[in-house]
Amino acid sequence: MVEFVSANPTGPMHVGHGRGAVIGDVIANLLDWAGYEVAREFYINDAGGQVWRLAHAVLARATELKPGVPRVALDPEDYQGEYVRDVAQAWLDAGGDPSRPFDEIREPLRAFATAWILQNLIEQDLELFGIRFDKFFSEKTLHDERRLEAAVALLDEKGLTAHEILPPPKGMERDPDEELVEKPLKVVKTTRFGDDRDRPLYKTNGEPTYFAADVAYHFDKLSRGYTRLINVWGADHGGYVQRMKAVVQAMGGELEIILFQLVNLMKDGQPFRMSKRAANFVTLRELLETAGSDATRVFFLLRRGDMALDFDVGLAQKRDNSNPVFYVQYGHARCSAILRKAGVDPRWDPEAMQALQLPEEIDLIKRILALPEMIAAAAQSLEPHRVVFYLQETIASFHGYYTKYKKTERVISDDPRKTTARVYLVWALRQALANALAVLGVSAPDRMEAPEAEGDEVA
RNA sequence: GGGCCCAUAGCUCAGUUGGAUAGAGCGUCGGACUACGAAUCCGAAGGCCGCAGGUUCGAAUCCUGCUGGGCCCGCCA
Repeated sequence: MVEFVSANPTGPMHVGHGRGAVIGDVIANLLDWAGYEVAREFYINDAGGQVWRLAHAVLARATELKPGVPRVALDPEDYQGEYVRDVAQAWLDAGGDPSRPFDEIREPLRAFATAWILQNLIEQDLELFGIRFDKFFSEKTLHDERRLEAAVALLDEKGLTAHEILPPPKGMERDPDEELVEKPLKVVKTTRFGDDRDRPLYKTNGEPTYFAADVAYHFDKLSRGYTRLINVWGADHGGYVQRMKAVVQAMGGELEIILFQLVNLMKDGQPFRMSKRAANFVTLRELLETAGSDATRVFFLLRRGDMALDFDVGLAQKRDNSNPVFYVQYGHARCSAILRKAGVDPRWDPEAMQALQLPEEIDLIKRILALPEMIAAAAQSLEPHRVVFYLQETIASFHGYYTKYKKTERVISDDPRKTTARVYLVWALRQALANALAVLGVSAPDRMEAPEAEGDEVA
């Protein structure tokens, strides 16, 4: 099972989520093509303090929108984004009553707000990206069904829990105002599996930690029979890798975690700051609407996942050949054009294939035949970027072949034997390109739009 | 202070169980369409593969140290 994105249902997705979405989706595709049965899952963090902040923000905005009700002030800690007004309006339209005290309505408000955001922001963006999940898994159901306790009980049985006074973090500058509570906490002994400290399952106030919910979630994954767990996380969660792997191992499973470095959004050479709480950030949707799904997908896979990515918004919006996706798609369209021109069905003729003797033809055949190997290797190493590089190299090879022989050894010629063989070669190549593009979730057009007229460019 | 990731051409990056002369794109310069799509192609220039050691017949690749950059280091979620 591949778990990815898992964006909080408290706001729109940003560009970093987009990278995780593409990496996760393509990893799942790769495993699928490599013969695995693969499930995609999205974990919804719909429990905890943040969703109350969201609910409160929605109420505050609702009192602004509806005249005649006492105003509820927006806390500085509340979500400040403009989208909260949309949620508030939708809540009012659905009959929400902002004159009631927050404590009475916060639970239905929370439920409404997270569901609305999930449906109208997150799922719509995923739709634009062409990503479908097999399951959206709600953290709240874990709490409601007391699954945390069940998971903790399992760890108890295995003797992997204890009550400990945790040492303060080493080397960090402590806030002098903060009082250190030295009280024993129930922990899971992740140190036995290579973590550098044991991790608390419950807070001093008795509530379970976020980590405890994650333990329960992964226990649930294992209980459902998944044998190979893969999580795709942003590098900012790097500190959680050890403990999560440790606890999954403790429960008898195995977890692989793919970390991808964060995306620096750039525009006109200036860094764009992304913050979910602040009102000013660039959403994934804006990016998808300007650059399109195909280009955005390829852009995210143009670098290895563990390299930080500078995403130049201006460049991504350009619809010319500086965008690699056009190069790749053009190659596919060119193959299609040749096959159209040939006007015959590609035919496998072992004898005629002997006519393919040019070194470039042998090279192309090798590349086509290498596709399953490449996919297997990319799936094995969980490195989706390899597919992009395969495509670029393969198409470059074809363009070179095409241009070199366009005056001497054309695909379509008077020689029926060579023509049969070469038409088949082009057909097979196009199929290979289409397959690789399908793995990336990128379209393989048979025609490209005509080039735009020159001269109306703004400098 | 500690952990993870990164450092390869002017710029952005590939190079994956260690293998021959380290590759591509962009950019620069110079070329190629009377015929299958020139959104393409060909050529040139451009490298102490961050630094210093080590392992090896052989290192961009593995080990150690150093330098520089990114992310992280709460009983938050």
